[in-house]
Amino acid sequence: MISIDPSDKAPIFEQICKSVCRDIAAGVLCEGDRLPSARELAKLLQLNPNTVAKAYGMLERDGIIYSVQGKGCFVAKHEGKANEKLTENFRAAAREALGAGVTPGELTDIINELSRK
Amino acid sequence: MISIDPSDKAPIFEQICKSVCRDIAAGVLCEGDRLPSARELAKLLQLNPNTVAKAYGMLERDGIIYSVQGKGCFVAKHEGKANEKLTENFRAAAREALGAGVTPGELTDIINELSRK
Amino acid sequence: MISIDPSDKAPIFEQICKSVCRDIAAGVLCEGDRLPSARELAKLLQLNPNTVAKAYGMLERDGIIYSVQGKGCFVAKHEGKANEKLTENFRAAAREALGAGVTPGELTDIINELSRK
Amino acid sequence: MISIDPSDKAPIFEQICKSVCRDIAAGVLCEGDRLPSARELAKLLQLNPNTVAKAYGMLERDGIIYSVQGKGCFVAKHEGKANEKLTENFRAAAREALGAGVTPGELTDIINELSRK
DNA sequence: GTGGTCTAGACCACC
DNA sequence: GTGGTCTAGACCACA
Repeated sequence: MISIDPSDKAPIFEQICKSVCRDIAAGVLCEGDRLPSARELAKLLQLNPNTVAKAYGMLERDGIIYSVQGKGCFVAKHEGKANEKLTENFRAAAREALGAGVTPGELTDIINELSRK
Repeated sequence: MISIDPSDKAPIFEQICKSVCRDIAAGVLCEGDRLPSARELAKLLQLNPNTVAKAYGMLERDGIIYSVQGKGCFVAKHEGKANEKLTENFRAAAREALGAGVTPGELTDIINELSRK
Repeated sequence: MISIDPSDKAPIFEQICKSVCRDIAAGVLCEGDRLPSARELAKLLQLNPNTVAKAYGMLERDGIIYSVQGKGCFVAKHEGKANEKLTENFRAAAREALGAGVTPGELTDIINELSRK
Repeated sequence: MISIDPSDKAPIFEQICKSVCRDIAAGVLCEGDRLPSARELAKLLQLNPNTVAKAYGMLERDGIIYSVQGKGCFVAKHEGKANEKLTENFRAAAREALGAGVTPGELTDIINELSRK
């Protein structure tokens, strides 16, 4: 399920994080499910294991997954954390725009415009 | 008017661009107003002149300011370009969130929540 | 009585040791009591028998239990050894904190704060 | 000021974190002070730059330092975060021991005993 | 020059 | 087999 777009300029480890969060938010991954091992996923996506490990490490620090030595990584109780992480950048950008004097109406207009396409 | 936050992860040249755009959108800077020279601003903000020059270059490329050899930089007719630049990051973040499966409704909720504070 | 938390970063064999020591210190297990066999416990806790065997081995090495060929493992005369093992990590952490320049007073403050909760 | 003990079995990146925190808590490093660059420190301590970068990354995530692209890493407003990080392991160990039924009195006895040496 | 990211490949403890 | 740590060396954007 996890996929990467090499042409995307976002860091790969972040793409992995987002991808996992998306699957959790969509119900594809549920509490207790085991993620592919770092090595496995790395081979699958043609990446270096360290890159995957970094992504898994961030997800663990955010309490979205937990790792068990010698067994693998598992999705934790979510409590909306995954969804929150998906909108993290958006929140920051919205806050910035509002702080710069853009009105909430203008922002919702942009959302409507984008979602219509 | 132009200010910089060194602990902000955004590149400094971008912070300068945003700062100028904010002033134009807010009416603090009007068509024809002269900006501080790159060297002046650099000394004022304790920056490398190259950084300021890069910011001014981008603003000129975007048609937000224009430079006159030996005289300085001046704000151009705006036609909303400044405002557009301010929402640039927001557009990208919104597009990303929508692409990740977040619904437009959730995004407008976040905006309402943030603008209420 | 013995229980394991898979999301705990401590090695599972150590969790088993601690769990047994806790029961001994609390009086739930007394001198001469028979522990579940390694195979039994492994099936009960969904663990690899080797992991349980490793834990029992350490407990025996520390003189907290003793094994009788073909009969099983039994808790030994304790003499405070179990209690000592429970505070093993604490001693190390305290030593480390003191070595880092934290004052004994600060540490006792933390203990009081934690025990009040 | 920052030093490493290769014979210590704690991860090197953690030793670096602790070392920096110690210096901040002791007032050797103050808000706004620049840390040695990752490459510089790595060469000094005979380490790989990545190891230092990992340590700096953790300190930044914990809000103890902040990094600026192209300039370096600087100590942030501390507000006791550094001290808190120094006692992090101790808190966890104390909580664990208390949870295992050890009395607060026994723990303070251990501290007194250790600090007397 | 700096930090941020990535790859390649190694060792370890744990299961 | 797994994750956690470390080394070596590369590329990039930024200042």
